[in-house]
Amino acid sequence: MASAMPLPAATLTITEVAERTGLSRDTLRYYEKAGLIDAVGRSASGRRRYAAADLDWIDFALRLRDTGMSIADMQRFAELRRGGDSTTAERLAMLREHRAALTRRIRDLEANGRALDDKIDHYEGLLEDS
Amino acid sequence: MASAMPLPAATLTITEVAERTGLSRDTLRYYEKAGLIDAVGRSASGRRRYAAADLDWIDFALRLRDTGMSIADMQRFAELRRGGDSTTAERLAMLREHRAALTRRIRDLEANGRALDDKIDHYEGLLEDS
DNA sequence: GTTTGCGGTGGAGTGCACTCCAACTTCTAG
DNA sequence: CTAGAAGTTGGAGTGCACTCCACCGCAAAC
Repeated sequence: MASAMPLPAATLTITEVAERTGLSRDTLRYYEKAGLIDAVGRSASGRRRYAAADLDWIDFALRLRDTGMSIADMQRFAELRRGGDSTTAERLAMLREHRAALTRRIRDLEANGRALDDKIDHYEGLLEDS
Repeated sequence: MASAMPLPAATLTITEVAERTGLSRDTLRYYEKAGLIDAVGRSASGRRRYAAADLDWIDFALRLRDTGMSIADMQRFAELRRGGDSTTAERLAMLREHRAALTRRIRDLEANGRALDDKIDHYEGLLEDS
């Protein structure tokens, strides 16, 4: 059955991608419209057909999002990606900066976690005395 | 000059609290209006006078906020506080749950951080070969 | 072939957490 | 006493990241 087709056999519909990523179909379309996901391949009738490369990029973009990168910055990164090899250094710089911010964020969260633990200890003490 | 005044000597104006906490004056008023900060003492002419206890609570509320607690949940916690000792167990339960969520969040961020590191390594490899 | 339903588009609407504004009062410095 | 800075309130406006809607075309199942 394998033959020379325009699309590389295994592509997913928007609903399948939504299920795999946890994003809604609307959000997938919104991301694409925003230039955050490169234009996805279409079937003859104009329906989105997500390829493996699309899924890899979406997964990575979600890591950026989940670590607090704004849509605007993700757009910037996606734009650099479309710019090809000449933008590698700039993309690396963005990632390094984002990584550093993430490290600081984790450190702050851990400090706040310790303060929370103290407060929890305090409340536990109150309950024992009652 | 020390005398028997209704307010315990050392109180701060809204601008001073804004400077100390990094919140804007508008945000401090918004939090109070939302019931997130208990009604703050007022001067004879109706101006807010923040006492030490107010500052302590604001500091703690900011830790809740910075660790991702919603305004709605912070309102709930503040309401329990106003409910007095009988709400201690419920407040403790909220804090424990929030702490558990924070632990999960930190774990996820660390995993994403490792993925970011891998991506950064990849980009560094690309740059060396050029 | 028609019903059911998935997918497309453009654009409007939502929820959250602020942020700004207008109109007014009060405090402080000169 | 007066100018200007700082404070008050209620309510409107903002930015972000979605989320929903109406209406249309195409597809798949019966």
